[in-house]
Amino acid sequence: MKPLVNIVWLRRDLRLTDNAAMYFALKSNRPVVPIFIFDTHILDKLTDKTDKRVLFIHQALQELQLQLTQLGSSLHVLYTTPLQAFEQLTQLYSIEQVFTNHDYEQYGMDRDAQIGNYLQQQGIGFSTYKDIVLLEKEEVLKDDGGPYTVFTPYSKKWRLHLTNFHVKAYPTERYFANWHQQPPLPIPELEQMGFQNDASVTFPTTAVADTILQQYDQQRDYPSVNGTSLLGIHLRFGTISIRALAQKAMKLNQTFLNELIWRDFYHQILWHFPHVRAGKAFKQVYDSIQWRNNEQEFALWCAGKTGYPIVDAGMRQLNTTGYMHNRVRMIVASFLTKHLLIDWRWGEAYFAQKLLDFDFAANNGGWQWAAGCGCDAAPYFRVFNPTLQTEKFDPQLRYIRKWVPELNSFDYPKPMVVHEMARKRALETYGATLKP
DNA sequence: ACTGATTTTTA
DNA sequence: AAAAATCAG
Repeated sequence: MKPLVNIVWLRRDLRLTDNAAMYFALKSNRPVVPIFIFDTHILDKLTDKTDKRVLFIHQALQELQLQLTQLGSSLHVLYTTPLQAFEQLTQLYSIEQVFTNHDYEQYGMDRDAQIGNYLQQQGIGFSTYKDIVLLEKEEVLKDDGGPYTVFTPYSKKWRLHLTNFHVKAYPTERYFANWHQQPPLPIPELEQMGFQNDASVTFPTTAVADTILQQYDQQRDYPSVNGTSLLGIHLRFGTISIRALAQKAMKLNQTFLNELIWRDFYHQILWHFPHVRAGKAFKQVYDSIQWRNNEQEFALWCAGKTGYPIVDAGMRQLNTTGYMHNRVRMIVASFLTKHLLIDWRWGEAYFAQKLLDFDFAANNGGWQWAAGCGCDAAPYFRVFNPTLQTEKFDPQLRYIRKWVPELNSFDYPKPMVVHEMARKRALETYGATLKP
């Protein structure tokens, strides 16, 4: 006899506390089986078999398994496509309902539509919840009912709309007795899935010092200072709750809260604008720009060998750590799209491959902002001057020297393009498409 | 027992 | 924020 259960399907919410879908699953009248699917559609596309993000997920799952074991339950981890995973699960359990949290990316939405369909055919319910953002979809709209495309008015309305209740934790613990009781099931090994384990890798912790957040607004722009939260990866995989973090932000620093609002902003852009989800420029005329797309130049940019120290420092930080300071992300993005006239999607894809904290909404939003084609983007004729950016944000060259130690030696390359020439060329090329 | 105000709970 | 529960008169 198959056990009668409900399922909570974990994806970007790898925690047991303050989890919306989990809360509603546990409150339901059936024992709850928590599942995670190592989705071969996603894993097969990762060319780097030492990808640290898979390692991070694996570690997070082991932590969950530990906690669930203590509660007499077990995480059920599958390594297959989502559809096949649910076909397997329906063989093992008699499922009444599947609970999961919203995904706003194109692949995630397609996947959820497919799974929702399949479950419906099987007579199984499929309920989804807001969990990974604070305010979503139609919760923040202009007075005329349309979505905001400019951040500042969005953020004002957002702040008006948000209440303490929106940042209150879902008390999942209250219902922990409702976990389906069974002995621990094994989690597939990384090697089984074609990935390498590396015990020496460490990730930023979820604990962020209050002082970092308190001083965030004064320190965030200086890449040589430890002034950022480094919580991106935890927000990516839900190993911290956005609500818990927002509570801290509200108390400690309004500028940091603004960063969380940016995150909601870009997620609601994805929701309202399918062409952005699908990889098009928000302002679609920009898709007619004649990019130069020189592959050798792209390779120099990727490798951090452009001859512009601040750009090279950023790219090397990314390549060695999987992280780049946000101020520098803007500089390298401007350099790629304006100085080199390479399609912003190339840069977007490179970041997607390298950033541990990669999030489609924020990454896409950031790149479109830099390229000028995004909602609320910098105007196209604004070209960051790497030298001035360095004077402003790394005047002592502390960040640059850390990542480009050969700065003053003969080994360091000459600038691959002259700034003034590249600037003029960018203005002409962008102008050819955009000038009325 | 009823009403409006206040407090608590809610998803 | 809104609904539900509790309280004062």
